[in-house]
Amino acid sequence: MPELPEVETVRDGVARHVLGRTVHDVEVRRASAVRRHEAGPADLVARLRGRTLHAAVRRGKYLWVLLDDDASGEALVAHLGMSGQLLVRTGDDLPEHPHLRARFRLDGGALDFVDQRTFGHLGLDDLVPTPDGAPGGHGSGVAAVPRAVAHIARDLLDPHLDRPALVARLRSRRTEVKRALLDQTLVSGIGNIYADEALWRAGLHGARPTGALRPVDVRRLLDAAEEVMRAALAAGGTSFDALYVNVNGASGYFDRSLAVYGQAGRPCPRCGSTVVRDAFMNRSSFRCPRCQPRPRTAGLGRTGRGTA
DNA sequence: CCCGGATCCTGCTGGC
DNA sequence: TGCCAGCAGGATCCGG
Repeated sequence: MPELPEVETVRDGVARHVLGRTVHDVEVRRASAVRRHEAGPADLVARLRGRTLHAAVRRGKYLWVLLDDDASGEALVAHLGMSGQLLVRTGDDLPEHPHLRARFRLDGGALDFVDQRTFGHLGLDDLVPTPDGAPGGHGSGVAAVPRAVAHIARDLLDPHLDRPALVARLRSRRTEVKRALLDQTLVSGIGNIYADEALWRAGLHGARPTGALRPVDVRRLLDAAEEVMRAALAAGGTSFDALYVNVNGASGYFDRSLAVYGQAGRPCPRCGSTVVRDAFMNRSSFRCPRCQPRPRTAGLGRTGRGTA
């Protein structure tokens, strides 16, 4: 469940603890952890040896480390999937996490990629210029992104995000609004948890058709998503100090401050109605039935779907 | 091109 | 007590 706030916490930790250090060796413990690196694990290891970790950058849920200097043109890309973690290890006798997938040996320690459910991955990728000439993500001034990230849209915390264009693009979709929020090629960084929280804050049902939303609704929704992610970042941003990112990437915010996600049967913090769970895309959606009423299905032919 | 559903993976939980 | 179905869910792939 690492979404934007959790990945940003990891990026910040990487930036503060391992930048400037040199990769002496790489141990790939599970080849599938580097499946996105097409030339294979051995190639990744060979090309990373001796490189210096130069900058930590994030866009949406993607994280990458620029190598050597801005001109090297390559980056180590990481996606944490559902359960990925990056753990900073110090010393000679390093602990072995049971789900250790790859270990980057640095001077005086290591950076460990740990991932229980194996949806995360690592790769070494070349950089391609950003179409708008703006920095590729948070943490670097380089106007480029790894090739594997080129199709990922800017996120709501990115100062170079074109919000009016996003509002128009979202409204031009012919889908349900929660689906649109989760589409990383439209706006990145939002996952199932913060999508539900943003929809609750905006008072919108996730099955509302995007094309029928007013611009003011979309702006309110995007503001809500930004606010909830900023709040989560502020609440969870300290965990890396212990050289350990929370289990499953969840921030402290996950436990304490969610209004509806995972709260089925509990009262809505706004109106006291009982939060309900709906099936959605083989997973779950949580909402307040009063603050987020199901859209009417009659009328314009676009229907909300799901359970009653 | 756009949309939506299936699929990948592992470990935990709950029902019988 | 043990087993197994169901669930968690990112991104991607494929069919329509």
